[in-house]
Amino acid sequence: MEEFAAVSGISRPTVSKYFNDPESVRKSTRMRIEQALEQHEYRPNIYAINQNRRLTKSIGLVVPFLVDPFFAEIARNIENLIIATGYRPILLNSQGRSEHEVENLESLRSFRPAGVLIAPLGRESDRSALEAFCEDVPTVLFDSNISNIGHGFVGADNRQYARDIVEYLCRSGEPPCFFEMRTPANPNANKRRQSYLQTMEELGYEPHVISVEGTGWAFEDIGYRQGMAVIEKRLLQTNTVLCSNDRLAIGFLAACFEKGYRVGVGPQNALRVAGMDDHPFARFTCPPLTTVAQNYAAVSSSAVETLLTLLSLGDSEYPARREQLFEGRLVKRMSA
Amino acid sequence: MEEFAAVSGISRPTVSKYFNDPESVRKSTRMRIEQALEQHEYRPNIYAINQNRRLTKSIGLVVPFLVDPFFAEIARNIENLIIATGYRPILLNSQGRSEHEVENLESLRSFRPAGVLIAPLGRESDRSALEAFCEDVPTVLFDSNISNIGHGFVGADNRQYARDIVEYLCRSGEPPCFFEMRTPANPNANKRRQSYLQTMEELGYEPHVISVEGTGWAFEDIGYRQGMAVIEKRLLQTNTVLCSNDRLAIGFLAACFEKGYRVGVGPQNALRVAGMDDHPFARFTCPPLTTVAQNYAAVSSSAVETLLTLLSLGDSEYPARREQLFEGRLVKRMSA
DNA sequence: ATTAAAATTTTACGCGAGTAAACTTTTATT
DNA sequence: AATAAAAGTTTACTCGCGTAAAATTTTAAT
Repeated sequence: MEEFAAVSGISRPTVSKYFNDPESVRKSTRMRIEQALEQHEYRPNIYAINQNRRLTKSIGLVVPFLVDPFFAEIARNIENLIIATGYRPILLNSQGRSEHEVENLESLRSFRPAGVLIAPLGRESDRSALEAFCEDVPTVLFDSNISNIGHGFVGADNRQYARDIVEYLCRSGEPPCFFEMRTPANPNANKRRQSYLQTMEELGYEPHVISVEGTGWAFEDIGYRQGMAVIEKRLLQTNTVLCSNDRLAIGFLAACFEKGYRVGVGPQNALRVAGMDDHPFARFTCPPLTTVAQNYAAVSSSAVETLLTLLSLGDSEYPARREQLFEGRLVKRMSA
Repeated sequence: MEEFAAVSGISRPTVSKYFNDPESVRKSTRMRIEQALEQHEYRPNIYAINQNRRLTKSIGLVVPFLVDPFFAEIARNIENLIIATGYRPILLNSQGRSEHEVENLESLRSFRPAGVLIAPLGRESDRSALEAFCEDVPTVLFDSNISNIGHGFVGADNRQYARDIVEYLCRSGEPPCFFEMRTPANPNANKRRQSYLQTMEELGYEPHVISVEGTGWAFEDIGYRQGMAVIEKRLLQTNTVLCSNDRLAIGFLAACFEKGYRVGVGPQNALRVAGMDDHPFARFTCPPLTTVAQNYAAVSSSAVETLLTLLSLGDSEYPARREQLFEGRLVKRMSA
């Protein structure tokens, strides 16, 4: 930087100021610097930069399971938003394991990011580790809420999701059973079940929840295996199944196919199957999956905005923890 | 570190040595340091560390499209291997766009990683940018080969992939048409087509390649839309379709379903459809997709090992660029 | 043209480690 | 026990930049 400052004819501290915020220097000097920049392609050393900055110009982004295209897609959205605001995203994948999640937080600690966006594993998260982290680093949770952890939460309005699709299924055919994992990794599943139960009651139908065994994040496999069992044991009380999420539904559809149950609306079909989330592949299942679409864009931008607001404030003036829930949109396809 | 060295009763340079390689200090001092570590939870500042190291203890990992679970899965494998070797992975997603790929390389430059593993976009990659980068940083390519770029390549033996599945399809039913994108993003597709043509010829069948329009990385969508068109125009010369990859096949299956074509083996079905890669979701399509399984583990570990070998050598003693191709395994499922 | 405000330059120090060199202590070898 | 080799300690310098303070110059306002 010393040498570069010399050739550009500007003092080093001013050049340093320029790289922190090009708008903070006079236009004439800015142009001189940028002119010199074209010829000498100097770039500040990020390690030296961050050594002296309390908080770096980077934002951590932790997702629980990147092989799930749902999270890959939301991570992609958030990454782009972070870049657009001039920060650098640090993407970390917890791979469905609590140890990895904790390691990721430890790793982020040493990166000293300005803030962090995290979609926690949920039930399997190490609550105390998360809590301790959030006290040190401005953190916004998304997708999966953990009560009173972090400085805010942005996610899906699961009650509305389940209500809307249950109402749709009921008025267009037989009322749905609810197919879910008994011990879901993700708290969204519980809210969805509760909302299913409540909506069924309000509509005057008897609810039937089918809670199947299975742990981990291989939801399709669980949906498939347990779907096979459910069909063999004839546990379905009606011809309509609402799966707790699209990935379970994808597995369930595979089980239906193997068992020779035709899925779809209309008298020629044996079953109707629906999911929730509008997984990127839900359009391409056979039949295409009826579901409730997450508002990816709204969740992503709201999470980023919430964090940026925090960053613009001092630690002392943080607002109260707010939970922002976004409604989903019913997407009628051929499966139900 | 000064303070921590004081409380542990060891000199700072020795503590520094310990953090660079715990095995490099005597066992007795190592234990004293680790004992002190438990009480004071000191951790070296990574920015200060990397400021003075020519190459950092991190490895860049660039993938072209993380929303594709195939890449997410291989990235997961590689990340774990990198961590196991004591390096820190820096995961970057090119999101199917050349600009992002170049930005990722620029970003990696400032991180000064010890080495980089990259699956390039392929045809859309900025060849000169990649080439320049590989001259500065030890880089191993995987999945998608670009001739003479990087210090090595690890990927699929596409000729064997196509040969094996074409032979299988031919001996178990009608010879396959080949369904592909006309301008595939990825060079693997070309090799697969060539191998299809050659194998068909060797077996004495007339090849039929159906090259459809479509750019970008939304392969399922292209497979679906163009599959619809292909069916409508009755372009299929036989009842068997080999798709250039599983994601195209997933879209094609959706088109078949919508058009009422039953897919699978046996006389009750109208079409057989197969893919290549063994995409994580290929098991759960309806019907489950017959395909050639990538050897994820072999590709991942071989890529990492190749890079680590480079890192253990000086720049002057780099071996000649080697291309390692791994065979795929034919996976017979119900679709063909 | 004065004057105040804003921007820039000079100077200097600090961040938290890596690392080299010379010296001292501990360990292993004979 | 003598000796060499290995490990550890002291000391001191370096990396590349952030940043504070005081002095100076430029710009804007009156």
